[in-house]
Amino acid sequence: MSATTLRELGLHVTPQRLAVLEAVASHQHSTADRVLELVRANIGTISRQAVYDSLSALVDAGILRRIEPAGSPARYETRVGDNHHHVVCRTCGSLADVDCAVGDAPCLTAASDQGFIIDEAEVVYWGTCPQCAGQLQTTA
Amino acid sequence: MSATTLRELGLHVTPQRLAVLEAVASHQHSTADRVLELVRANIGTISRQAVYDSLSALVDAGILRRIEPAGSPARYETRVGDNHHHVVCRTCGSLADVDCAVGDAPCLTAASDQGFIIDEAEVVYWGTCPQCAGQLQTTA
DNA sequence: ATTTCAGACTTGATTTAGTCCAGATTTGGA
DNA sequence: TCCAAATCTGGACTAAATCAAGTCTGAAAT
Repeated sequence: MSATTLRELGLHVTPQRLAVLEAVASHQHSTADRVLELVRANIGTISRQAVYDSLSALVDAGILRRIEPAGSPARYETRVGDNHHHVVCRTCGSLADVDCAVGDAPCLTAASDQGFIIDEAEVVYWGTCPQCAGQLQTTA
Repeated sequence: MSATTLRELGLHVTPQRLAVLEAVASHQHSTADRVLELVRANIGTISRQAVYDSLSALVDAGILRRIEPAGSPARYETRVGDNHHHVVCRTCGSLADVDCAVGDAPCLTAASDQGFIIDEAEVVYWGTCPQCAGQLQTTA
């Protein structure tokens, strides 16, 4: 499936790209560095540059989504096209998916858009993950 | 007002901090680098580190808000406590304020919160600013 | 007015995340 | 098969921010 998908999008099919795709698919929300590790563990060798190039190509092609929460390096995920959002733990930085609260286009219409033509509304929820919340209680 | 505010919050009142505060107040959405320039133009000399220190102290004290849109260095603004959001232009990176679409707490309740304790919902609208939209039309 | 010291500031090195570059290699379609 | 375009490699480089160690200063207490 993956190889075919790449070819249909006019992208050359390379072992590196397939491995990058595989790494993100099996480890959602990975950073570029994590993908580098995963791919090396998988196919033995790949350059950092190739990882960045592959990730950008796949993001541009719409196969991957790049998310960049404040205070964290960019992360990548395969779930695209469904406009879901994310929760970030303030304590440990962990990240989880969250479905849209209101139908499938929450808050997409701003009250006053300042004349901007808006094409996407990105929502990031900030809080504390279950694990960190538990630890806070026990230490308190 | 500013000096008093700082003192009330238990922060030392220093010329650097006052100048940083002034710079952000008069130039909303500035980056740390821009603040550095502005303050130097104003009081003559300040270290980069002092700018970062002051900005963090003021953010921690709740006087400033830090926003970090993807692909941009951190920006600072004085408008705090009203939970407004931002529009970012994909073309030129310019940033504008946007009031909440739905009352004063849009999308704050996620559909499935994954067990996270959510304390803030941050919304970033992406699109094209009036200027860039105009230029695209003329060039097309 | 002086003393005192935690907090603030300075300089300079370091880290992190990511990009740029130039040359070698590989890919897919004619 | 063959070639131009696309991709990969390794290293140098940049931007943004942080760390470290020493010096200075605001403001509370004498």
